[in-house]
Amino acid sequence: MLSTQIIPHPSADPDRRIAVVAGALQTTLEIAGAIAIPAMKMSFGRNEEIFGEEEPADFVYKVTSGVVRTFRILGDGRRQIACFYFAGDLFGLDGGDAHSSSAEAVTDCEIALVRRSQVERAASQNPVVAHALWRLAADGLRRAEEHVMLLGRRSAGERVGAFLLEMAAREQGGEAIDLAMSRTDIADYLGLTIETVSRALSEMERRRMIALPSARHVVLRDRHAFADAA
Amino acid sequence: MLSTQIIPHPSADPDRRIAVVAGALQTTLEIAGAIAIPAMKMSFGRNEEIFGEEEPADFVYKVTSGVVRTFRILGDGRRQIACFYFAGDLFGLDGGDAHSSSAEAVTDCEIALVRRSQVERAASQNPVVAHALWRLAADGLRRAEEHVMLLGRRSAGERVGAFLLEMAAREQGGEAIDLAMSRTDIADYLGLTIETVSRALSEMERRRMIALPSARHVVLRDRHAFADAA
DNA sequence: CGTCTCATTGACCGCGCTCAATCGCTGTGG
DNA sequence: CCACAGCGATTGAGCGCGGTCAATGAGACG
Repeated sequence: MLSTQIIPHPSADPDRRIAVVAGALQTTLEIAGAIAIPAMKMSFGRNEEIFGEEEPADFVYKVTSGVVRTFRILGDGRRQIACFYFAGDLFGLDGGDAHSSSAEAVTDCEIALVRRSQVERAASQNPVVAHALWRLAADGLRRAEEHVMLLGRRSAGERVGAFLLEMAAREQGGEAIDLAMSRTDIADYLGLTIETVSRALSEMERRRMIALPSARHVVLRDRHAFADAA
Repeated sequence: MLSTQIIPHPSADPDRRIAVVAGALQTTLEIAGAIAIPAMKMSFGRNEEIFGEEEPADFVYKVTSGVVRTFRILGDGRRQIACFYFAGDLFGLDGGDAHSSSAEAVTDCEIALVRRSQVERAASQNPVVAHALWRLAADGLRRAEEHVMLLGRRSAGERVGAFLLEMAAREQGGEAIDLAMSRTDIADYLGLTIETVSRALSEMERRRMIALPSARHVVLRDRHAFADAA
């Protein structure tokens, strides 16, 4: 599959490119269970860039393991995280020919990727794939609108509470949440500062709503109290 | 086309249903120029509900004339507007089997609607339609992420400025903007209060960035100043 | 002319940001 | 084994932006 060499992944330095080609066909990328497309596999270290804003959107990505964030930087350095992606999630489907946000690895992670043209070909040949792609984009839209609700009309405490519930739902560990991301990431996702996030968490701990055995480990002690805030 | 009677539009009272059936096939709904599907046409008065949150999403809608808002209400009455739709825009594609937001007419408007199942059938038969639907959802996603940026990381003045630029782009009237929506709508879209929106506009007028011949009519006098804020 | 609705303006207050110090964990070298 | 950075998280003090409450203004309509 020489074409993977002709359009290497943007983040691919020469060494990595060899790894990509060697790794090609090592895995497959499933579109919502509809079809499995032969895919390349790449590894990214913590905070490494997967793609940048305005880069051509030639690939579709799927998280195999680890966590990814997509975000945009405003002129003066303010950062807004649009979404976190966990194992099994597809990303890079944000439409258009160029990415509208950047993507980075929150933790070390494994990413499966296929060229967008291949996905589009599969979709044009198989209506089930096409429908799955539509559904995926629509789900993304729904999540983004949920995010809009969060940012537009909720207090700091409510935002952090909603975030914890979202994380608890994502990594179904029951009441125990292992946060993959730093306070800075959480703040930039919730449109707050790290200090406000930290204060909200401390306040919740004081009220026995959560336990904080360590900074990255949260235990929900009173789910009921969060539901009230929603 | 009796099926339109079997699954009437949710907002259809008996009188309206007759009008709908009478109006069936009066128009067509184009999906991104790809295909024209026979469509029903309905009229909605100012502030009339088009569909409600949690109602089954049986239809796909396209604005023929007028302006539509989609929004969600939080428990305590706070409202967040997700999006405004203008003539030519499709809405109600928010995925899932049930709508995730409500939709209302901002102004009197004409809406073309087709049953979702028809759109899905068209998509399964014609890859171009399927691709257009994907693209539409992806565009919606991009706009929602833009909205997230706005709400997460921008000051009141920046939000109002971005809103004016967005409206100017939507209704290409050059520097003159005819606002279809009230201050309350603007505030609920930007995650602000009407007082703050009003103050921001007055401040811009004082700085000669805009002229405000009337509350609903804005003229951009210094586009450059807005670009700086972005 | 009076009423109703929507927008503007003012006074005040509180939430969340800013700036800054401290804490706590982790890894590294003496 | 302890000392010491180095980094992220927490906590505190003070302030400013935007929210709240309230009064006034400006159009639209009967």
